[in-house]
Amino acid sequence: MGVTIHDVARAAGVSVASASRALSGRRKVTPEIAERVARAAAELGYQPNAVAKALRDQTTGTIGMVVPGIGNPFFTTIVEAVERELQNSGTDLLLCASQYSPQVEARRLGTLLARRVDGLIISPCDIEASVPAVLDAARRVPLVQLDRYIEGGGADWVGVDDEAGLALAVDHVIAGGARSVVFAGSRLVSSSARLRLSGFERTAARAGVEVLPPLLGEFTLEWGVEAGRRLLDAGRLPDAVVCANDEIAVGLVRSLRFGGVRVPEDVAVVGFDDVGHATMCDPPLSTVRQPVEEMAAEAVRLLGQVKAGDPRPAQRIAIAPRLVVRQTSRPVAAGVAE
Amino acid sequence: MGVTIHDVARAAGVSVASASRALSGRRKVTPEIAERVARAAAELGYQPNAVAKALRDQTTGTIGMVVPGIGNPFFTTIVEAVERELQNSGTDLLLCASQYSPQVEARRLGTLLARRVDGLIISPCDIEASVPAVLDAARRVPLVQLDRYIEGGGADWVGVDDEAGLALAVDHVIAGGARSVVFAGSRLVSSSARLRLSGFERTAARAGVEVLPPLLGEFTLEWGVEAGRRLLDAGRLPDAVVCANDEIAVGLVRSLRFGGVRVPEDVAVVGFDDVGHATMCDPPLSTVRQPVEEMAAEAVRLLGQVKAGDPRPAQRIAIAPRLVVRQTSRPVAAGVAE
DNA sequence: ATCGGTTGGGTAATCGATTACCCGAGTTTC
DNA sequence: GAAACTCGGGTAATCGATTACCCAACCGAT
Repeated sequence: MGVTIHDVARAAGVSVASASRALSGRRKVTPEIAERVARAAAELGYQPNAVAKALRDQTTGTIGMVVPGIGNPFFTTIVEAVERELQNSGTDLLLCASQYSPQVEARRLGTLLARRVDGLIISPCDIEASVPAVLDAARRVPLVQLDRYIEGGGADWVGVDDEAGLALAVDHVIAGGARSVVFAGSRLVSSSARLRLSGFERTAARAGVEVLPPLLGEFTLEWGVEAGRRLLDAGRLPDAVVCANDEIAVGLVRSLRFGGVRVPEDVAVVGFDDVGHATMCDPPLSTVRQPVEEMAAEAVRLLGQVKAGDPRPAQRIAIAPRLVVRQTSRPVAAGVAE
Repeated sequence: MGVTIHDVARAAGVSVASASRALSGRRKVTPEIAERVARAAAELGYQPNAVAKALRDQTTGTIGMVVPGIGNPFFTTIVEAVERELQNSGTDLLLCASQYSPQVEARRLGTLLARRVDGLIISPCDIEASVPAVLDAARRVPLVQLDRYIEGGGADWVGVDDEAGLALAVDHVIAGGARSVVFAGSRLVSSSARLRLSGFERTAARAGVEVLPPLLGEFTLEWGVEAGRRLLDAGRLPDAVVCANDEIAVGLVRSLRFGGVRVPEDVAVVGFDDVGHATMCDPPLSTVRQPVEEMAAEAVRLLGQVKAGDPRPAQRIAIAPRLVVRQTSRPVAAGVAE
C-alpha cells in the first residue's frame, strides 16, 4: 500500500488541501487543478485511507451487527435483509457471531466498540446473561436490538410480535379441529423462546383445549427430530404440534412420519419463521412468516434516530406476522394458502 | 464516546507516555504509576481507540473475507471454520457477501482495502469476471483464495481436490452397479462448477459407462428439484446421479421420490460438501465430505506467509476429500459408512 | 569527587485525511 | 480610486495512540 494524498498532491504539483478538495469536491478548485489531481490519483492508484478518515471525522461509516450464529437460516436471512437495507447508505456492516455464548458476545461487542462503529444492531443470545454487555454498549453508541432482546428494557427493540404469531398458529390448528396441542420449542434462554411459549399457552388456555407439557430444547432440526421421537415414545399423540421455528418443525415432521404418523391427517404441525426450507419441506410446512424485510428496515430506521445513552424510554416495535398455510395443517378459511 | 488516553493520563497525574506504557506494559513503569493509571482507566471506562491505533501502527488487526453468499450453508460453514481458526490470534474477521455479483464483489473488496485489512480471504464468485478485482487486491495485501478461484493463477489458493472428489463419487456408484450416469451441477461460472463437471466426465469416461448430458443450473435446492423433474420428464432414468453439492442432491432426491422413483434402488444419488442437512436428508445422503476445517486452517496459515504483490509463483493447495456413504447409494466395501 | 551506565519519565513526532484559518489577487461598488 | 468582497490556494492543527528521543536522577566504580 502506501500512496497517500501527499503523494498525489506532490505528483500534481499542488498542496494537500487542494488535492483533498479536488478529490472530495467539497470546495471548488480550478478545472486545471481538478484535472491534474484526478490524473495523478489515477496514475498512482490512490485509494483514500479509511482509517485516517475515520480518525479525523470521528465516524467510521460502519455499523456492527451481532447475531447468535450464522448457521441458523433465520439469522442469515435477517443479516441479508439488513445488508440490503444499508446497501445504498454508504455504511458497511461488520458482522459478528456470538456463537450463542454471552462471553463471546461481550468480547465481540468490545472489539466493535473499540473499532468505533457508528451503531450496533444486536440479537442478544441470552435474555439474562447478555444484559450487562448490551446495556454498556448502548451507553456508548446508538444500539437497537433485533429479534431477541434482553430483559428489563433499557435498549430499543424491533421484532416480530411473537405472541400474536403464536396466537395465529394455535387458533389455526384449533380451527382445523385440534382438541389437544403441544408446543415444541427452545429452552427459555431468549426472549423469543419465552414469548413464543407464553403466546402458545395463553391462546391455548383461552381456547380451552388440552395442553400437553411443552418440549423444550434448541432451535435446531436435530432437536425437532428428538422432540418427535419423544412424542412417539410417549404413546399418546396430540392433535397438533406448534413449533417455535421451522427447523424444529421440519425435524419433527420427519420424525413423526418415520414413526408412521401421518401429517397432517393424524397430527397437524405448524412452524415459525418461514425462511429457508419451509417451502421445500415434505410436505410443505404451514408456518408463521416473520416480516424480515420490515424488521430490518425498521431497525435501520430506528438506529438512525437513537442516540447513545439516551435517557428517553426504550421503544419496542413489534411487527405483526402472517400465517402461511401449506400442507402440514388442515386448511381452513383463515390464512393464506400457497 | 470520548475518553482518551490523555484523559486517563491527566486523571492519573502522569504523561500520556507513561499512561500508554502502563496500559500496554511494553516498557516498565513504577508500580505506583501502574496502579494509578489502572485505576484511572477503570474509573473513566477507558477503551483504547482501535482506529487511532491502526493508523499509528499501520495495521488494523483485521482480515477481510468475501464469499458469494451467506445463504449457502457451505459458505457459512467455512466462514465459521475460519473464525474458529482466527479465534485466538487477536485478528478479527470482516465478513462480506458478494451476492454472486462481480460488481458487488469488486465494491466490497474496495471498501475492505480502504479499511486497510491486513489480509484477504476470498472465494471469487465468477471465474472470469472476478479476475481484475482479485488480482488488484492481491497486489495490495496478502490474499488467498478459498474454495473457488479465478482463472489464470496469480493468487494463492486453498481448496478441496474437486476432481479427486468427483472420482470418488463416480467410482462409488459404478462399484454399486451403475452403468449409466448423469451429472447435476451448476452453470460453469466458478472453478468448482467446472472442476466438478470435468472430474465427473473424466472418471466416467475412463470407466466406460454411459454418460447422459449434464444438467447445469445453480447450487440450490430449487435447482435440484428442477433437475429431478427434468430427469423424470426425459422418460429414461440413469442408474446414478452425481451432484455438484448437497443442496442439489437433496432437491433431486425429493423430486425423484415424489415422481415415484426409489432411491437408491432405482437411482443412486451422491452429493458433495457434507455440510448442513446431508445427514438429515431423507434418506440420509451419500456424499463427498469437504475437509472444511483443514481448508480453513491451511488458508489462514498460508495467509500468514504470503506477501502482497509477491512475484513468487502462486501456490495451489488441494486437500483430498473423503467419501461418506449413507443411504442414497448402494453401499460397497469402499468408503466410510455412517 | 567524578564519570559511565542504568532507569524511568516527559515531550513531541508520527500515521493520513480533512479543514479552520490566513493571505493574495481579482472584482465590484460608490 | 479606495473600500469591501469574493475566490481559490496554501499552512498547519486536528483526531488518539505509540514511541523515538531527550533528560534528570541515581547507581557503583575509580
